[in-house]
Amino acid sequence: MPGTETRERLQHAALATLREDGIAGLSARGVARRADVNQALIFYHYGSLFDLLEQAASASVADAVARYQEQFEAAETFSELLAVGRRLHEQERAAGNVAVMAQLTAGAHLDARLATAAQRCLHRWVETIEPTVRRLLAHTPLDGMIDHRGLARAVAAGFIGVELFDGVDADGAQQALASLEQLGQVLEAFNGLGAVTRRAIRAHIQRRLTPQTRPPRTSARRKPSS
Amino acid sequence: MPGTETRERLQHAALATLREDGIAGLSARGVARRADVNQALIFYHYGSLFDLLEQAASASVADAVARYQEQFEAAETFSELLAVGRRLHEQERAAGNVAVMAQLTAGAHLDARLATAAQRCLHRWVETIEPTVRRLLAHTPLDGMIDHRGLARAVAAGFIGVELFDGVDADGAQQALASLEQLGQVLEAFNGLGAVTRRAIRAHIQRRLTPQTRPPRTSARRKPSS
DNA sequence: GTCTATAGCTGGATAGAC
DNA sequence: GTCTATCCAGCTATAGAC
Repeated sequence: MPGTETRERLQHAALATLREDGIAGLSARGVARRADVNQALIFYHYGSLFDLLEQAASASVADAVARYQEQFEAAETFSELLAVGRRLHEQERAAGNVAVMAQLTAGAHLDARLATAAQRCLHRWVETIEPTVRRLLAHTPLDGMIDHRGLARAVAAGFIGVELFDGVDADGAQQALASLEQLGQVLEAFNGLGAVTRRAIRAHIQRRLTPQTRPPRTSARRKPSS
Repeated sequence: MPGTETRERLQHAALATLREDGIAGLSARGVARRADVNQALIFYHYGSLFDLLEQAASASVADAVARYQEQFEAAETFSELLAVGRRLHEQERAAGNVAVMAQLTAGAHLDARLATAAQRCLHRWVETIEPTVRRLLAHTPLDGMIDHRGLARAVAAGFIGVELFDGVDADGAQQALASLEQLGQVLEAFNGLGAVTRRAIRAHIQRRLTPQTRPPRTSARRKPSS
């Protein structure tokens, strides 16, 4: 199938540009130059720059998620989850997928296609993380007290935040990850407590937890496509 | 002092544009139109669009931090810190300061001035949060086990991540915050345990904590100003 | 599928009148 | 300090030859 290599080059270059220059530095000419491909081919193959980006991001996140799925599933403790997170943060920074997602979310305000691309990426990560978080919580005295769906989203949001933080203050980001790792080890340590102590803690916590009632959220704000 | 109102209008419009259209949708013409000010005045008063943005962001974050300082200092538990965080997230979303910071960090890859602006904003937030986190940790069995400086940065990164997440999936962001609140209540609950139990837990955790040794981080990557 | 060429536009930034 | 007018670089997108 001819043209496949061109498409691959373009997708690769689009993500690389997004990564290095950010959404604000993205342009069809720049991407084409980087891919060493004629600029008009972006529009021939994808129709528009943002459509190229959307497809590139989808393919890339699918790939990354597939590579990490196994590691997430293998995580048995919060420390291990955070270790996977750290590996993800450090290795995928080279591939740059988290940065891509961060830039997509940042650009989501501008264009509906970017918004859907960002949404798809986020959702893929969340649904990868979610079963792991649920499983880990189940092994913990916290089981049933913390909404695993929310926590999975918090973890994903955390990855994005740390990624952007890292772009601005790499040492600070490392400190942040290190402290989370400490926190994870603490949570993990509870699993080593005796059954009696655990039950006591559980009962105590449950007595103090106030029920969660949250007002519904008005969402919906987005501009039409350009 | 004449020209002051023009500057204020421009700063306000610059942040509003950043918030609503993102860094990728920012332009001098757009900002000027929004401020109802002649476009050339941006360059007369600030030299460049990014310089305007830098000053606007600095002024704005200083203002926001000042308003929240008190609430952070008043927080006595992790639940309260998270409640402050939620207020911050929801109220400052109206003012839009977190979004501004997120967009600045996203644009930091492109221009050195944006990078320093983002850095300054982040640093202001971190140094506001840090004493609170330290104080809260001190009231907890976790005292001394978790690096408060890292945790403060993790919290700041979390705010940014949730903000971006919110722009893409508002309900998911709410779930994330809710689960963190649950987690905070759990941590808080430990403070209600008897002194003996707490000491036992502390000893147990400390026995299981592995010492933190982290490889140094190679940072440094940034493009020169345009 | 790939190329050149170019239309048509928007952007940052400046010169110079007031 | 503020305005108009303008230069020119860079952009998306298309038309049409190969």
